[in-house]
Amino acid sequence: MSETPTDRFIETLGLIYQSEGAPRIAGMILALLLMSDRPMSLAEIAGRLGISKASASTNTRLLERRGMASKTRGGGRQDFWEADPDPQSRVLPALAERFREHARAVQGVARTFPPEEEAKRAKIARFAAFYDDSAEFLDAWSARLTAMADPSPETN
Amino acid sequence: MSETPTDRFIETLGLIYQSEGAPRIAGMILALLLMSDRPMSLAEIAGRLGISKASASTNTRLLERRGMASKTRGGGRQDFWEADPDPQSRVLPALAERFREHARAVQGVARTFPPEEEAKRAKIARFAAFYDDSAEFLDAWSARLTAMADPSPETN
DNA sequence: GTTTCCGTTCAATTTGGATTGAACGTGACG
DNA sequence: CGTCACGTTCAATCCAAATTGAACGGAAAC
Repeated sequence: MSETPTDRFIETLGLIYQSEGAPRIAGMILALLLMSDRPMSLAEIAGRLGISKASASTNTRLLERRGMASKTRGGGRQDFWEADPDPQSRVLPALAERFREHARAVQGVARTFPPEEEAKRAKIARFAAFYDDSAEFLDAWSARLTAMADPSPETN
Repeated sequence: MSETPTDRFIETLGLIYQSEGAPRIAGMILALLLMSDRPMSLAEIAGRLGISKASASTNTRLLERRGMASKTRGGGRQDFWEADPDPQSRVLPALAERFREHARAVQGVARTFPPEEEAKRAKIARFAAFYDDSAEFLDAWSARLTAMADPSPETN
């Protein structure tokens, strides 16, 4: 009755997700789907992980929004979920998106500074620029990673 | 009695920190110190932000560990805190460090897979490699940013 | 040497977000 | 149609982490 390697992966990815401020269960589901050789229904996922189907539903759809998992309607009325082939490739774009939101928020604040406080405004603006530049950079790097892993888009 | 631009910055950076899974108060303190023209004592910080001095202590030291703020012992027995000149430059290295931890954790799991499950192990190993490569890249990019902002290390 | 004023620590409390149970909506099967 | 088997929703609950209050330790001031 000892813990299998797959169990360990599920647990580990759950902890990673948690430490990144995402729902632990989303990480667990992603790990489970990655290790599964066939698509799984919500009920299977919930049963295997010992979680409620409410959680399974919420978190599979979270993964879907991030482009890390997708569902296929089975013959009956079940949805079957599977991990996308390269879920890692979505990590950095998701981060970039968050950074862009931060940049927008900070830029909004910078605009509220009156002319007398130009120095402070500039300091804040640099903060915003950092977030924006980093977002752009993360996207670029991510695209390069993708291109290396999958050199198909050679439409020369 | 309306909210000043500085207040808005404090609030915004607090929310950003919170959304990144860090203590909201750490973000608020960083924003306050950035906007302050002089170093501030713990008591001042706590008073200005309306928080306990326990929190002020804990979170200033968190910022210190991240290299975003530093204290100077004042003449008396107070510590005076100020934001480091370029706190943004610490964001990506901190992220890189987290990614490296993730990589280590995932590699550890990969090692527990038996030979029969080589395919699964390889999938996980790629996950780990992603975290490790990204960490390395984040550090490199961050160093470049720093070099551009501060081109002093030209020991030619 | 004593008092005072700091910052730190830590157990207790609070808070925000994740998770759940139960009710609901919907499309399939008879 | 009516029933059933699913996925979704949402208010209630739970939980981990942030925050606090109070007690503490130690360096400065006297």
